[in-house]
Amino acid sequence: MSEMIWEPRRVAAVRADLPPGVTPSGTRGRILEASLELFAEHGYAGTSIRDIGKRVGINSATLYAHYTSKENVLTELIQLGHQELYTRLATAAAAATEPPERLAALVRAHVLAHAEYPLLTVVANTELHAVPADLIDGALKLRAACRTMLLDTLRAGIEAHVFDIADPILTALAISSMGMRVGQWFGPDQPYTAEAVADEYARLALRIAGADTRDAERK
Amino acid sequence: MSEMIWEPRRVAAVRADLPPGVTPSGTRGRILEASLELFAEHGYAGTSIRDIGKRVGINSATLYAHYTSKENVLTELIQLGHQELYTRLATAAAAATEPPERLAALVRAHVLAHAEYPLLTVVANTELHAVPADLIDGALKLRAACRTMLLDTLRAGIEAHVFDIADPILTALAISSMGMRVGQWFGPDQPYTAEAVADEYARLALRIAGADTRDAERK
DNA sequence: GTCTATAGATGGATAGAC
DNA sequence: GTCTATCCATCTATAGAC
Repeated sequence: MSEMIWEPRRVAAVRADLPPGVTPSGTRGRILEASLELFAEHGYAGTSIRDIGKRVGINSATLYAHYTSKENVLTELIQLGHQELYTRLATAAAAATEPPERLAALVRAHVLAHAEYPLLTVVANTELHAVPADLIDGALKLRAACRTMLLDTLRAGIEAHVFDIADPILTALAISSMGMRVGQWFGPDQPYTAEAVADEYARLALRIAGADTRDAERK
Repeated sequence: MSEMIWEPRRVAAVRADLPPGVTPSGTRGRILEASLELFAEHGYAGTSIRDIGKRVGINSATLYAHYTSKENVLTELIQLGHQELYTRLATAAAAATEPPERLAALVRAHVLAHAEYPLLTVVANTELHAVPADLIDGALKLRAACRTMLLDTLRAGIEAHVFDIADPILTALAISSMGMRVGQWFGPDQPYTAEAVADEYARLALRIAGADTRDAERK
C-alpha cells in the first residue's frame, strides 16, 4: 500500500490543473495544458512540439499561431507557477502575525500549492535551467520574495525567543525542501488529502524550528 | 552572501566526482565523468552525444567504442549513484542500534552522500524517467531497500516509545526530501561543509521524529 | 486559425579507413 | 580505439494555401 508514493516518476499526477482564471481560452489554453502535462512527465527537452500538437489534436505548426516558440510556452508556465505560489504565500503571511502561526501558515500554503498544482510546481522548479536568464526575471524575483518571507519569519521567531534555531538558512532550506518535493509524489494514487499533508508538514516545520509546542500539545 | 544557495540551477557543483574505485580507466571513465557533468547541468534529453564528445575531446563516434548507447551511459551513472547511497546507508544503519542514533546515522549518511556527490545524486534522482524500467531494475531495488531502512528505524522508535510520530510515511518523506535536495544547492559557492550540513540535518530529523532530546540538550 | 509541405539544423548511431 | 564521413530520423520553425 502507498507503494506508488515512492516511485521515481517525475510526477504522480496526470491531469494538468492550472489555477482558476489563468488558463487562456480556446486552443491557446489547451496548448498550455498539454505542454504542462508533457513537460512535467518527460521534461522540456524531452518533449517535441509534435508531441504537444498530438495531445492537443492540432498540427504542430498551429502552435505558432498562439506562441512564438516552444520556449515561450515554458516561460509562461514558469511564470504562472511562481505567481501562484507567491500569491498564496503572501496571503498566508498576511493572515498571521506571530512567528509560529505565520510559519505554520506559510508551510501550509507552500504544501497546498505543490499538492494542488503538482505538474505546475514540478515544471516551475525543474525546468528553470532550460530558459535564458532574462526570460525568467520575473519568476526569479518571485522566488526571492518567497524565501525572504520564510527567512524573515524564522528570524522574527528567533528574536521573540519562540524558536530554537541554530542556522536560519539551513532551517529554511530544510523546510522548503520538504514542500518542494510534494509535487513529485502527491497524486491520486496515494491515501492523503492535500489538507492532511499540509497540516502534518506545518506541524513538522514547527518542530524543525524548535517551537515549544509542549504546552499546546498537552491540552 | 549565500545568495547562490537559492539559485535555481540544477546543480551547484561543477566538477564530476565519482566514488573512489568505480570510475573506469581511460577514455571510458572520461566519457562517464563528462556525461555526468552534462546530464546534471542540462539534463539527459538536453545533452547530445556531440556535447559529450566535445567535453571529452574525442569524436562523438568514439563514444560507441566504449558504450553501446547514450542511454547505456546514463544507466551506468544511475546504478553507480544508487549503489553508493545504499552502501553508505547500510553501513550507517549497522553502526547504530538504538532508533535515535540509527536515525541520526542514516540522515548523516544520506546528506553526506548528496553533498559529496551532488552531480551523481541529482542525475540518479531526476533522470530515472528517461530510462526504460527494465534497465533500472537494480536501482529501483536499491531505492526500495533504502526507504525500508528509514521506515523501519522510525517504526522501531515508535515501538520503543522514543519517537513521537503521527504518520511514519509522511515523516519519512519529509526527512528524505530534506536530504535529496541537498545535491541541488550544495556546492563550492556556499559556506557550509558537508559535515556541518549532515550534523544539522540529523538534528532536525530527530526533531521531526519527535525524539525527546531535551535532557541531552540541557546537559 | 488551421492545415500541408518543407526548409534547415541537429539528433543518435553506423561504416569503414587507419 | 579513434577518426572522417554519412545515413536517416527527428527537431524547431516558416511559407503559403484555404
